[in-house]
Amino acid sequence: MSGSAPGHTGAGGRTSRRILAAAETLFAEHGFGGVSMSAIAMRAGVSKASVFHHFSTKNSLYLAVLLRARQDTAIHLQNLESGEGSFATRLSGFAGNHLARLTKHKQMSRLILRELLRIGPRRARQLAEHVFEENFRHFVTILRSGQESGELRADLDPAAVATILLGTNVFFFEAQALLRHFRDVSFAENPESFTEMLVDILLHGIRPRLAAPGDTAHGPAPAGGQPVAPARRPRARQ
Amino acid sequence: MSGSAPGHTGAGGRTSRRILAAAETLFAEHGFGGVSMSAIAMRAGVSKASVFHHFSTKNSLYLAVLLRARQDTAIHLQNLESGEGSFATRLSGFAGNHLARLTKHKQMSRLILRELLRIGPRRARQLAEHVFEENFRHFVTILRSGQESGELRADLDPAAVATILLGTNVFFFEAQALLRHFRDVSFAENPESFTEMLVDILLHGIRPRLAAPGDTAHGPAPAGGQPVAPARRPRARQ
DNA sequence: ACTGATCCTGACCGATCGGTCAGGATTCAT
DNA sequence: ATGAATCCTGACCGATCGGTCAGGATCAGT
Repeated sequence: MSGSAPGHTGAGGRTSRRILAAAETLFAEHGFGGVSMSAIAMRAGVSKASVFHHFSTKNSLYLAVLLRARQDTAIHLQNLESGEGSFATRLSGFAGNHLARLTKHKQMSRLILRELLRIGPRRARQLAEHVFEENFRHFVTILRSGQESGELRADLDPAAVATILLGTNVFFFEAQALLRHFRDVSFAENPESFTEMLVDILLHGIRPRLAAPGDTAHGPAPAGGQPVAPARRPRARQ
Repeated sequence: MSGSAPGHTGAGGRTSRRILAAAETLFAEHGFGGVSMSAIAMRAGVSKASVFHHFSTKNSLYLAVLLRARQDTAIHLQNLESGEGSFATRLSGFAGNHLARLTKHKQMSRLILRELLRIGPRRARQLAEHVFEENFRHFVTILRSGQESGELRADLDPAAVATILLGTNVFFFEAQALLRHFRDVSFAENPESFTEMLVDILLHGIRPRLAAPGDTAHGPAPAGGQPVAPARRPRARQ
């Protein structure tokens, strides 16, 4: 073995981590039932017995992987809360960041989405309280303060706004492979442009804009899509 | 056996259907790898060999279940396209209907969401083209015609609007078990109220409304200031 | 009554599953 | 050097996996 490792505990921790990494990849790819302990051992480059030495059962290994995922769910909320720029700019930054993190840690994202389909009501509570609620509440709190400062409509349920933004991102992530094949979709390969459109729609709605309210938030969507003639004056409904 | 069945082919078709139903339930619940052919046979009330008589391999059974799901993905787009009422009303009806169908056929929904996490790029194309694209394109077409008639902003990518609406619904469906436990969320048990908020936000955006748009687009514009209290509206059926 | 086709079953197959076990290395503390 | 503890392995276990097979029913056509 290489001499730099301090001792057996160090090497062991490394092995343990390799097993976790292998398990994370495989579980995310094929699901709990679709992965064998032998396959995990092989991918980690150790014997199957060694896997059982570190994790007594398959389920405990799965839980350990999920637990590790939990440490990585911190969302970058600081910039949204106290960053520079207009609220629209910050919201756009946050949404883009969230989507980027989903795709960057796609294994973990897939794993958690899989878990959502697997769990009954019991585990849902754990997942909700121990993993997601803190960030979700923080996000909602920020939105609520945005309402108090007049940057957001006050008659909205901020939790609904949060659900729409996060949910749209999650769906974009999990359905990206489909969206790629829809001829109408030009943004499948371009998460940033999708984020722009999402925030634009969230901010302004989809109804025809009336007079220009002197909005300087951001320019029109630059990339990809079919440039449609700007809505000069909405024609009277026929 | 009951005497009403005409013959063996009839009984066979019935057996085949029972196997498919059992497989659909189990696949949706535990995923492809988490279900054994024995378990499917047991739930269908037949022998394992009988299952293999009707479906030569486990994978072909899985495909048959997915294929059956495809027949049920028809979304009620007629009312959105040619129904009565304002565009806002029709859009709200469509969104609510879509979400209701997701939860009504929750096994199928879960199955397809699971498949989204399982497939590589090859099958994604099949799924996209053979299952979803038709409805998606139709929806986009309707939105586009809404743009031409001035009911929708013309500077938007209608596919993005569709993705946001459908994606938010899908996310609400798959994360409902989590949302139930978020203290900020009051709409987890109430899809209709969530749909209302979603359409409201989609239509008007989340920015503070400017005064008196003089807009005739939709009816339920409350006079004067908005009620600050979120949600809790009496459910509005279409 | 006979044939051919389909439906369905219990028994069975090799492979793989999750998990165990005894024991060889390696390392730390003494 | 030696004992204790941990790391890791090949060999192995019973159970279950996906899938096969020969054959008993049941039916339609003749």
